[in-house]
Amino acid sequence: MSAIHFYNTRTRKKEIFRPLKNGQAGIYTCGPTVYGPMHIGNVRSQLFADLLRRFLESEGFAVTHVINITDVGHLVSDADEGEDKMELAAQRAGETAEEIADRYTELWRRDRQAVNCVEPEHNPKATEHIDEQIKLGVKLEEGGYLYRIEDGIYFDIARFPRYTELAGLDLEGQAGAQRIDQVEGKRHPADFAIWKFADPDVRRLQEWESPWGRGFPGWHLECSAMSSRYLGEHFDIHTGGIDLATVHHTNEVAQSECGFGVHPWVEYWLHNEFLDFGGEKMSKSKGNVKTLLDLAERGYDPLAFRYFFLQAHYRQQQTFNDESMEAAARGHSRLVALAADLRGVKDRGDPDKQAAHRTQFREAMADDLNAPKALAVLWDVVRSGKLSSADQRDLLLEFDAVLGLDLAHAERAQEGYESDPRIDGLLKQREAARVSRDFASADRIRDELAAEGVELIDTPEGPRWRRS
RNA sequence: GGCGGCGUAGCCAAGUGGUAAGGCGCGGGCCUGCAAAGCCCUGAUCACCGGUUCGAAUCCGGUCGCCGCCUCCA
Repeated sequence: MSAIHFYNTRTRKKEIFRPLKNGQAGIYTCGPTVYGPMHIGNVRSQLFADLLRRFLESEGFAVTHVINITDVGHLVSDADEGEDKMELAAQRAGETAEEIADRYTELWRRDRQAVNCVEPEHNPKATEHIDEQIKLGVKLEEGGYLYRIEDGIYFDIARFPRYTELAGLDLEGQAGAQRIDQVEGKRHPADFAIWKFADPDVRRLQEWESPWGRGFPGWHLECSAMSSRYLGEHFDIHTGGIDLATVHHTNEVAQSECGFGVHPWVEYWLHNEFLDFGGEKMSKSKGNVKTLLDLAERGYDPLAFRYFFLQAHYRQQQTFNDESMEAAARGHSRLVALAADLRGVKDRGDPDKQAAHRTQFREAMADDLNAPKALAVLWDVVRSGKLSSADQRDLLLEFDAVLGLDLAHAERAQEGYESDPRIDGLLKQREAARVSRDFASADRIRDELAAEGVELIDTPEGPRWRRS
């Protein structure tokens, strides 16, 4: 059995996973900023983190998974200025920031449940950990890493030579970028806020007292503060979207390694790639933001999106379009139908006959979570002519504990479960016509039902129907 | 300007030195009165050019095309 390998952004290599504590794994995942519904790109990040935790659990690890809820502090635009997303959403809706946060936190939870994500052990909110954030800020100040300017307290990246390590940054080269609106007084463009002072002229909903004055925490601080609270100041795995590596995670590393005095702060950094919408960037202004709700309105089961996710490796950009989603949905529903049939099998399986497939699946997942390969193993099993139904069922359920398609509860699409006196009556008429070989009448009834969206399926047990 | 990724059959997508997994679609077959569903069968030499090698989709160089990040962002 080969070792588990993960691609580590920090070292840019696939590395053997060695936990800090035997048999345990601590994972921190950058969660949502709860000022709006999450789109399917966000869902991909959640699915990736969930796949990771499920796999580690299947390997016998006791997993502690922390996903934060950012309910304060992110700005709408510009380097360090602009309006706060939470504040803006609150203003628009005529609600408090807290009401907005609660609503979208709840929505986020429901979306995660819809795609069958395992509940994280901890789901801390930034606003409930202000003290921890201030405490880390104080440590950094004592270490001489901070400086004060007019609008806040900033981290001085010159004090942290390893600043560029995680993302392999070239700060000199980046200077060529057309950056906008530098905050007055910052020593380096990449210096970032630890604490921002409240503007006496602007009424904010979210402000707290601190040793530096009234204000609110910088937007990277919470992840360092909350991860240390629940996972310790040195932990195994940190996940997030690839876009977070350059700024957010780089800054997390800086403040954490300086504040906690550790290196590396996080052993393994795992980042998922983006969904590719074929050049059409998903943005609210273009009105093409896609959510699970949008997919549901088009008739797609949220779990079909999970199946879609599993079809590509997490570190590859994955093309999302009508065709690829439809293909995934079809594959998914066939798999569900097969699983539903296998669920009824009562025989016992033979572990010896399952072993080879089990190994293939496990090896695929151990190689940096190669879900598409693992999924292919699942299809091989399920369409194998050599395995007994009992063995297929055992393997299917075992694999699904990692893949998370909830196949243990698979049911055939409603067929035959619906009853409607009128439709059932028509079905009987059609059967009578068929028996008397009056196919013209039989087909007419079928066509009429099809016209109102009722699909007939003739089975050995008689005709069934479902709404399509 | 800097950093990173990608280009594999109609579509999605594994594979990173020894002659190409899987899913969807198309086509064919079985089943069916016909159909649907289901089942079976079926397709590519890997953007292009050059090089390294006994051997490359896989390594190196170049060209073209696409995407992401560098500013909140999955």
